[in-house]
Amino acid sequence: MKGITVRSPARAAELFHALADPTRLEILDELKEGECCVCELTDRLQAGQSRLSFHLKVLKGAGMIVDRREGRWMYYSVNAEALAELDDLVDSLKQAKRARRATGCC
Amino acid sequence: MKGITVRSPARAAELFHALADPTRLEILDELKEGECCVCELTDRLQAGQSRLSFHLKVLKGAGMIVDRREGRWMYYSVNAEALAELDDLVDSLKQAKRARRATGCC
DNA sequence: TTGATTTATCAAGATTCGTTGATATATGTT
DNA sequence: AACATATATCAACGAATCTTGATAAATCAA
Repeated sequence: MKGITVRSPARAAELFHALADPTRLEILDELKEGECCVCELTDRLQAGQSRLSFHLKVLKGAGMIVDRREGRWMYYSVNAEALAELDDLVDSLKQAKRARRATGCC
Repeated sequence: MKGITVRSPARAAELFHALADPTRLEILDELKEGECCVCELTDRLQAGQSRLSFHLKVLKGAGMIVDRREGRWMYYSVNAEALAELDDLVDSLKQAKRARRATGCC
């Protein structure tokens, strides 16, 4: 039974990178309460519009969120699949340790 | 019952940032098998010594790993507390959504 | 069509990040 | 002491990131 391994460090890094910014975490914190448009986020997070747009693009690029247009509004929401992926990733890091070979290193 | 919130986006970002690099994920993948010294990592990851040192410092700075000196070797290992913290963080992102107010946005 | 609104994109600049090679520090060996 | 080994730190550089303000694109209203 081989240990779980981070399948693709590059993909994992992309996902974690999307989470590695305070503004983006605040966005996700809002979105987890439900779908939300940009103008609403602008209000709640006190952030400039182009700044939000930039971070939303990063989150979307990593697959953390999805969007939907309705008239002139764009609604963003958390992508449940990405959350599952994240879970797997963290699980793979928590993998129970097995004993190392007895001999010391080098 | 209020929703769980990412307590400190700055701290969360620091933790996720530590994970947002392929080299660092590979290091963690090795360390989760047990304590390991730098020279061993150098071999296994085919990475230059100063490069590894840099990434180990980032991981340690974020509290993801701990170190222990033994003679001239430094042994690194995963910090279980950080893994728990990570778990909480991901849980807070997965928080069940509650209904948004009925009215559309803006 | 003209004008307003919402969001995305772009350009510029400041900051942070990651890599490399050289050097410093600590420890152990002879 | 002199030397070897393991690791950390530093300086320099290019690359990536984030912010801001300006402009473009899309949609809707009059």
